[in-house]
Amino acid sequence: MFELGFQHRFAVRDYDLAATLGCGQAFRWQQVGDAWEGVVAGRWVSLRQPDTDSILATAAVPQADWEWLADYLQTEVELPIVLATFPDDEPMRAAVAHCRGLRLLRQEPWECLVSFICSSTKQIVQIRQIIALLSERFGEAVAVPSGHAPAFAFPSPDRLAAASEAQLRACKMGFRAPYVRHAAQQIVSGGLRLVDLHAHCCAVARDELEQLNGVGRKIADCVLLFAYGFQEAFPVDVWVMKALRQLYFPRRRPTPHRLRSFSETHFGPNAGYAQQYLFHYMRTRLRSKPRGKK
DNA sequence: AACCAGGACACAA
DNA sequence: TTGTGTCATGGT
Repeated sequence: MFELGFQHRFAVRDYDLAATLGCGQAFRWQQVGDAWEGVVAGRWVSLRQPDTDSILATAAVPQADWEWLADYLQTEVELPIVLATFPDDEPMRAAVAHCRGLRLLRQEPWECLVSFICSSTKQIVQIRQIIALLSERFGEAVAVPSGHAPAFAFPSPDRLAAASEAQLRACKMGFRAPYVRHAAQQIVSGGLRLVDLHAHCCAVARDELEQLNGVGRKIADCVLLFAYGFQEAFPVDVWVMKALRQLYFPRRRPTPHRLRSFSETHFGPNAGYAQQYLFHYMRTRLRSKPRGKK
C-alpha cells in the first residue's frame, strides 16, 4: 500500500542542507525564510531542516514515492566514509571543519550542463539569474501550492534549440548564448546522447562533453561530478586555483601541468568531493567569521 | 570606479 | 606546452 502524501521526512546524519543547496553546485534554489524552494525533476518542492537529523520535504501534489528526491539529495550517502578518504593535511582539515555536512547533489545532466556553460566568468548570483530567466521563458509551468507564485521546470533541449540566439542573449548570458544553442541542437539531433555517458568511464565521458562548443576541462568536470557522480572529476576554477596555490604551494609558482598532476594524485578517490570543500571554504571563510575584533 | 567572476578559444611565442 | 587578448554582464 502506497502512502500518498504532500510531505516526507528524510532521516539524515551529517547533512547541512543550507550549505549543500547554497554552495554553488546548483542554481535553482531560493531561500524563503527557513525553507529552500526549487524544482527537481519537474516537481516543485520546498525543503527545510528543522533539526540536524531530518530534512522535511513538501511537494505541490501528493507523491507515491520520494526516490527522485532522495537520489537528488544523496541522503543515503555515508558522509564520514567519504571524508575518511580525504588527505590528512592541514588545509583539508580546516576545510572539512568549516563545511561540516556539505554534500554533493546528483543533478540532471542537461540542466547541469547548461548551467555550467552559462557559468564561465560569472558570479554565482548571476548564474542563478540566468537559469531563472531561462526557466521562466522557456520551461513548462509546474504544479505549485495554491496561491504560490508560478514555477517552471528547466527547459528541455527542444525548447532551447528552438530559441533564437537573441532570445537567449536576452536571458543575460551574453557570449554564451551560441554555446547553449549548439548544445541543445546536439542533443536534439542525437549528436550527443547524455544518457549514454553513464556507461563510459570518466575520461571518455569528459572527451564527449568537451566536443561541445564552450565546454572545456573545467565545465566538463563540473558536469561529470555534479550530474554523473564521477567523484574523481576535479573542477579547477579561480577559487580552487587560489586554494591550491595558497594552501598547498604558498612559496613556489607551480606550472599548470604540475597543479593538474597534484590535484589528480593528492586528493584520493573522492577528489571532486574534496574540491567542493576547498571551494566553499575559500569562498566563505573570511565572510563567515567577522568577529575577530570590535 | 576599477576589479573580478565556478572559462573557452584562437593565436602567439 | 605556456602566456595573452577577447568575448558580455553586473556584483562588490
